[in-house]
Amino acid sequence: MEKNFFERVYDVARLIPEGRVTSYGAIARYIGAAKSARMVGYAMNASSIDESVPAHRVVNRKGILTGKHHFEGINLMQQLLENEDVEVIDNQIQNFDTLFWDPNKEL
DNA sequence: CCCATGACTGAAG
DNA sequence: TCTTCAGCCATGG
Repeated sequence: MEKNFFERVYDVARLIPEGRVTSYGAIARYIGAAKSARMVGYAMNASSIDESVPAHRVVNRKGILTGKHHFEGINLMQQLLENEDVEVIDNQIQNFDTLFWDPNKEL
């Protein structure tokens, strides 16, 4: 298991505060791979085995839970977010602008 | 090395 | 806001 790229992604993902969310692109930029947003998603998929990675807090730039189908249940991702006081309606995170956490700004 | 895949993004209509 | 298209690039066959 190579870890260079994925490890950086996991590292940033783990820094996301509870009740906050971020985008694949924001993480990609932070680890110095601004053009590899897709790879971040790819890494998230591979992170399914790693429970310490809060993949449910990572969504696309519009705040839509595009990766929910990769969780055990279709509703798991949404419920995990709601459990952190994040309102989700029809795969869309509410108040996304307020909840958005940009590692490039916050760190 | 070439090819396909994908949890993305930005631009254009 | 939505759909479509073209870049993007790590990983695996």
